[in-house]
Amino acid sequence: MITIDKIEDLNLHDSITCGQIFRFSESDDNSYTVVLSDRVINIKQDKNKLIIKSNNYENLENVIMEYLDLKTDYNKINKILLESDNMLEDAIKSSQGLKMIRQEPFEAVIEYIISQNNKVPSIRNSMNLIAQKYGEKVQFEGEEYYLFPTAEKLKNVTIEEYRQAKVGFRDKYIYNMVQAINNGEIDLNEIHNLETEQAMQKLMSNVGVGPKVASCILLFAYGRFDVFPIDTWVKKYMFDLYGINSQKEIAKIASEKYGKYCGLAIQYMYHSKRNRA
DNA sequence: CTGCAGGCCGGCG
DNA sequence: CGCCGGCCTGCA
Repeated sequence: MITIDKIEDLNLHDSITCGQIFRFSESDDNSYTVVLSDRVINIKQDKNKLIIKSNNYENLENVIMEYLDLKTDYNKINKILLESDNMLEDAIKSSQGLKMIRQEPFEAVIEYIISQNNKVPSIRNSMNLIAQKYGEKVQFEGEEYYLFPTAEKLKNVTIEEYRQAKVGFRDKYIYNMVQAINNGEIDLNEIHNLETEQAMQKLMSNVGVGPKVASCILLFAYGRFDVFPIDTWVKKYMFDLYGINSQKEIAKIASEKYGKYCGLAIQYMYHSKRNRA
């Protein structure tokens, strides 16, 4: 067990459960267990302190700081957002302590491909089926967990086998993406070095990755706060706030008002809308 | 049973 | 180009 002190402005519960990540479990003691790329981690928040257990303590504090994005000054960004649009005040208030969790890129890619025209329980189910079948099994606190497999581990998986993981018509999209990564057409490490627009195009070069999926990947796995994934909830929010509903108008307002932090702005909208709906 | 979900593709006008 | 029907699957 390790602890991290002086945690300011974190709402662990909201950050874990807000809908960004799909594979986590909540325990009776209000702790959360997540599977990161190479380990299982149990996190519990006690006010300004985090209590953390894992099957692998190597560099764990740093892993958590990165994962929960605790090095970023959200209050500073919130102030900037509020100055450019005071209509965001409620959304920001109701999202106090909400962090953008830094997901593992490959897992995020598959996750958001599966998410299209789908429901959260189904997405979670498919992700778990893929992990159980192709991922490494890890024992932690008497339970079994499965790491999400790498693209390398999936290189011989067929379209039909993806279909068995209940991904439906998205089977070929996943297959294509895994092939593209393994043969070097798409390099997920290289995405870090690309401008946002180039990165979008690179991800969208794979069939089955459109603007929504690509921007979710960039926002949630690469911490690009300058992308703006427009989904059902955000549409509702923007309609209620500004009376607009077309994709174009929403994107226009977002980039004008929120600029390089528009991704965080939508996360707040999403969170406030989803919590009240 | 029909409808639809955290989009995207492909075909058509 | 923009529009729109259809899509795996599971659940109301």
